Amino acid sequence: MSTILDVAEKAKVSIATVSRALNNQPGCSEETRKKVKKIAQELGYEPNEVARSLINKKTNTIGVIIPEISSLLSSEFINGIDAIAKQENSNLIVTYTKSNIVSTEENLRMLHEKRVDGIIFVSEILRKEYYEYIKRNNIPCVLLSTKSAEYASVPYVKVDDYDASYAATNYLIMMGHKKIGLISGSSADPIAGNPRIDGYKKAILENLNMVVEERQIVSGNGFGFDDGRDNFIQLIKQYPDLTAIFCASDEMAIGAISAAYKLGISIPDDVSIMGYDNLKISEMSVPPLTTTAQPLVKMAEKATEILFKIINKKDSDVHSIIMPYQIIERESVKNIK
Amino acid sequence: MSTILDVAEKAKVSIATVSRALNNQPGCSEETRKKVKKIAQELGYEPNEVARSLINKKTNTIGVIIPEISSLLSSEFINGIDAIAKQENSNLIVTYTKSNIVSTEENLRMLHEKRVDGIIFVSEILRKEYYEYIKRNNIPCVLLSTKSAEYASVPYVKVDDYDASYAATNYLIMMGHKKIGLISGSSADPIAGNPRIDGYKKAILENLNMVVEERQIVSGNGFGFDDGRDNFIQLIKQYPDLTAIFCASDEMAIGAISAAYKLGISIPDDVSIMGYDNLKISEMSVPPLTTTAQPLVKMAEKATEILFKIINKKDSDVHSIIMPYQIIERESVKNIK
DNA sequence: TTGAAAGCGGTACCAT
DNA sequence: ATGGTACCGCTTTCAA
Repeated sequence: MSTILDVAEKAKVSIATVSRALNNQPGCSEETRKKVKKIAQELGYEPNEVARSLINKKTNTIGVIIPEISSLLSSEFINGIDAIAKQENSNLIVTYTKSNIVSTEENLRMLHEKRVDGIIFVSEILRKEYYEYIKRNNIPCVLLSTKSAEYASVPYVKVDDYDASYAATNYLIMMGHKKIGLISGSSADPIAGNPRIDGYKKAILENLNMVVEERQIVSGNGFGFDDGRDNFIQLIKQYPDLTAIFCASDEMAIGAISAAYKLGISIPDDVSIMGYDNLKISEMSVPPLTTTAQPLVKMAEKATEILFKIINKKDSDVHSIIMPYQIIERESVKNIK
Repeated sequence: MSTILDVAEKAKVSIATVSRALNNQPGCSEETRKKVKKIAQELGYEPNEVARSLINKKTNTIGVIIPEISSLLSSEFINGIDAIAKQENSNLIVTYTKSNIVSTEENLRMLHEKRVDGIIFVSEILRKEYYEYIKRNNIPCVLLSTKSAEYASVPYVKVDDYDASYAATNYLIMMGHKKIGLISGSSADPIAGNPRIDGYKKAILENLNMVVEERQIVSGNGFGFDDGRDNFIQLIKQYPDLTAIFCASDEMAIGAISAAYKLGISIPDDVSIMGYDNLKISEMSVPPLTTTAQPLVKMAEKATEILFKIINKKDSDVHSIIMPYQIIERESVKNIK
C-alpha cells in the first residue's frame, strides 16, 4: 500500500507538493499537479484518512447511539441520519444499547475515543452522567425522539407525545368509540410512556367526560410486537366490553392484531385498533393500520442537520424542534357512529 | 481536551511511562501506575484512538456494504455482524448502496480511506472492479448472502438458494398443490433471482412431472412489499386457477397477502402463500407466514467470525460456508390433499 | 512554485 | 523502572 511519500519519490517532488497537488490547493503548477495525479493513479495511492483526521481534528464520522427497542423504528431513523451525513461527506458509526446505563456510557466513550465529530442520541433519556460526559469533552450532540428538559443546551427533535396521543384518542372518539382501551409503554418512561398515557386520559376526560379506570390500560415495559400481543390478551380479559384500542406503537398494534386473529376477533369489525409511529409495516398489515404518524425520516434529517450546524460552528440558529404528527386513516378503525 | 502529554506533565513522568501505566504494560512500578491513573482520571483524559490507529495500523472498525433492498433483511444481518464485532472490540461503519456501481465503489473507497480493518460485503454481486480494488489494497473481506464463483479467494457465507427454493416448492407439492405460481426476483440476478426460479422449476418438473409455463411466473426487479403486491395481482390475472404461490422473499409474500386481502381472496383458504427468508415480520403477519428460513443472524455472525480470522491472521481454517435452510410451517399454506 | 520541517497524539524500541 | 526519541501518514507554515 503506497503512501504520500511513495508518490513524492516517484514524482521527484516533496510530499508537501503532492499534498497540494492532490487536494487541488493553490501553490502548485498545473503541470506538476497533472504529473502527481497521474503517478498517484498509477500507484493506486489512496490517502490515509486516519492520518488526515489526526492533524485536521476531524474524522468525518458521526456516532449514533440508539436503543435496540425496535429495529423497525431504528432503521427509519438511521436512513434519515445517513442521508444527511452522506451529504456532509460523513459516515455513521451506529451503536446499539440495551437501555442499560453501562452500555450507553461505554458506547459514548468508544465514540469519543474514535473522535467522532458529533453524536445523535436517539430515543433514550439523557442522563446526568451522559450529559456531563458530553459537556466535559465538548462533543456536539443532538437528541432525536427524546428531550432534555434539564439540559437546555442540548437541542432535540421530537414530536409532542402528549399532544399526539391526545389527538389519536380523540380520533377514536370522533369515530364514535366510547369504550377505549390503551396499550402503552411503561408509565415510568417519561418520554414515550407517561406522556402518551396522559394524552389518552385527557382526551377521554375532556371529550367523553369520563375518568379512565385502571382496567382500561395495560402498560408493559417495551413497545414491541410481543408486548402488543400479550397486552391485547390481557386487556380483552380485563375490559371485555371495549370497542377500540389505542396502541402506543405500531409494533404493539400489529401484535394486537395478530393476537386478535388468533382469538377469532375481527379487526376492525369487533375491535378497532389505532397505532402510533407509522412504520413501514403499518401499511403492510392486514388490515392496513390506522395510525398516528411521526415523520420519522424527516425528524432524523432535521436532527442531523442541526448536528452539522453545531459541528460547523454555524451555531447561529440552533434550536430544538417539535415536529408535527398526523393521523393516517387506513382500515383498522371502524366508524361506529 | 487533555492529551497524554498533559497527563505526563502533571504526573512529572514521561509520556512513555504514561502510555505504559495506562495500558497496563510491564516496565512500570505499581506506585507510578496508580499515580498516573489517578491523574488521568482527574484530567478526564481519554486516549485518542485516531492517533493509536495511525501507529498500530488498526482502527478497530469494520465496514459493511449492504444494498438497501430490504431494510428488514439488512437489520437482521447487521445485528449479527454487530454482535461479533462488539466481541472483538470493533465498531461498524455501515454504508448503503442503491445497487448501482458508482455508489458501491465510492463506499469501498471511503471505507478503505478510513482504513477499516475489514469489510463485510452483503447481498451484492462481487464485480470484477470491486474484487480488484480489494485485492490491490489487501483488504480483508467476506461475502454474506452472495458468493464469488470467480474469485475463490474471497470466502462467502450463504444458503444454497437453488436447493432451498426446490425444497420450498416441494413442500407446497407435498401439501397437495399442483397449480403453483412463482413470484420471484429478476432472472438476471444470479444470486437471489435465477437460482430460486430454477429450483422452483426443477421441483415442478421432477415431482409434478410438469414443465413450468411462462404464465406461472412473475419476476420483477426487486424483492420488496410493493413488488409482491403488484406481482400478485399480475399473477392472479394470468394464472387464475393457481392454488398456491411461492414468493422468493418474505416481503413479497406479505405484499401478496396484502393484495389478496384487498381483492377479497382468503389466505390460505383460496390461495396458499409461501415465503422465503423468515424475517421477523413473517410471524407478525396475518395469517402468520409459512416460509423458507435462512438463519440470517447466524449467517452474519459466521461471516464476521471468518472476517476476524482473516484480520487476525488466523487464516488456518478460512473457508466458505453453506448454511442450512429450514421450512417453517405457520398458517399461510393449506393442506389440500 | 516548491521544499523543509514542525506537529497531530499516541506506541515502542533503545538507552540509562 | 523510567526517559528520549523515532515514527505512523498527512497538513500547513515558513523560507527559499
